[in-house]
Amino acid sequence: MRVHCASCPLRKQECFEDFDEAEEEFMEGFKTGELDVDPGSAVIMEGSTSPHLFTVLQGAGIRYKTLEDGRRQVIGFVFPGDFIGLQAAVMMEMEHTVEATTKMLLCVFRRSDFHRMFTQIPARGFDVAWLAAREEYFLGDHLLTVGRRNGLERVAFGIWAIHRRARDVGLATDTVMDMPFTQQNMADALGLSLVHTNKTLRKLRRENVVKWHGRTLQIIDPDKLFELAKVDDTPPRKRPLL
Amino acid sequence: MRVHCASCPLRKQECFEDFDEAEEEFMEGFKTGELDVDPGSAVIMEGSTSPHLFTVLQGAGIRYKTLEDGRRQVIGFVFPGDFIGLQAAVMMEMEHTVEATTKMLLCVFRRSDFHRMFTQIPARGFDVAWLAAREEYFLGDHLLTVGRRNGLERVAFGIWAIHRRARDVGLATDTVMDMPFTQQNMADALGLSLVHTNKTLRKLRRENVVKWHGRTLQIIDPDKLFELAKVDDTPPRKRPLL
DNA sequence: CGGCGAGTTGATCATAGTCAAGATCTGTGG
DNA sequence: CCACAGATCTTGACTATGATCAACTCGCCG
Repeated sequence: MRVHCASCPLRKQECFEDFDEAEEEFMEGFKTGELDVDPGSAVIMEGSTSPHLFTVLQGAGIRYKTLEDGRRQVIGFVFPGDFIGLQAAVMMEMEHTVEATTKMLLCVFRRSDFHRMFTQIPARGFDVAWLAAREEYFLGDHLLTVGRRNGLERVAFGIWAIHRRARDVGLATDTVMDMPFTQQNMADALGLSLVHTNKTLRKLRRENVVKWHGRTLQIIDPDKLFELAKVDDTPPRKRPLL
Repeated sequence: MRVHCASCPLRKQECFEDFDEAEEEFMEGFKTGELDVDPGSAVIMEGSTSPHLFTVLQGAGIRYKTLEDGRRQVIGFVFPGDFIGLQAAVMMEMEHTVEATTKMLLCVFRRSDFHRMFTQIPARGFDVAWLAAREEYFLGDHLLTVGRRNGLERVAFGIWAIHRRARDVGLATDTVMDMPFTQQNMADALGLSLVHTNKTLRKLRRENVVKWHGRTLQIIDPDKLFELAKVDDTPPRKRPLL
């Protein structure tokens, strides 16, 4: 979690960086409030020029794009600490929709103050670049998966990716997590049909790799999962100290 | 083109922003030189912790990732004005390789000065965020294509995307361009096999949509192309004035 | 109890991958 | 100027992965 407001829960719970006084003051003015979003509703929509930017305090969601004929591609998962609205902040409009898949709590910022943030508290500007670079990394991995991995590898990768992100924010142990997405979400993320995704999950279940029933995901055999997904489970690089 | 050095050709040729004196001075110190890269060689590699960052002055290239077994996914195209090395600058290492597909001329910066740039000339820090958001946009579109478009749509999209980028930096007219990539590059970008890409191009050729022979790409019927690619050819949003 | 969203499974079909062979183009050295 | 080698492009035949269609189950909330 990098961009946040002084009074956000996350700051107290999870953030170990200390803001100096000027930063604290700026962020307090930058923040305009908090927002509850119900599962299934959109936080920010493709094509919109929202006057607000958000930071996720609680809950999870998906980023997606759609074609006119309804085909949908989930381009990323949203977890606590993520920043929503960079494109709106920096260009004129969002190029994708963000939708909550569970109840979410967001910290709301004024878009109009975004640019001032870079000049007044440049260290937070750097944090935005950090978040953007991480997002670019996720997207690259995701693209490799959808472009070059087969069905089984994709599903294994998808589960690995979600579990890793959840674990990084303390929402999963090494073996279990509360899965905030549906199989349809997963299929839309992996570029597979729902049916094929389901059949592939059955395979993983029968071979005792993972079990996913309802909202509960259990990683039975992590090594097998990494092997199938063709990833190494190296810890994500943290922000470098400067 | 947003991040550049005071003495770069591009600054004189194409850039209409004016740097103030402090920025000019900083960028001069930030820049360490220029670099020529031959087609086929890597600018920066996956896993590397390069001490250098780059801005593209001339030429084109690809960003790609590979699986251990050799499957390759091109995640993006690199054109003049692009920034190379954000991930190296902000995290510890690059998550993809950048390779030149034509002769390239790069402007070289010191990675160690990158963070100071945000504090000393914050407006350039904002530019980095702008570039990152644009890259995120390209990646999202690309992911939608690979995940949800069929072969014909993908090839049409690929041609449209490359042509648009080339046109934006003055390397293409509305109807022709010098194609800096091979069909293999295109296939790797679209998540298709070379053979299928080639057969699909034949179809586009026979239906008089585009002709691509050797290094020459000709857009014969732009409207048909947009229709097949399922894109609207709206101009890319420019950086907003602040 | 009834209805709806999510999940499950089998049967059939089609898109794109793989394999194989040959054509063309390009640069290099004799 | 020509010959050769390697890369790129082209095309056909066959195969396989994953899409589509259809039906049914399950769990949950009113």
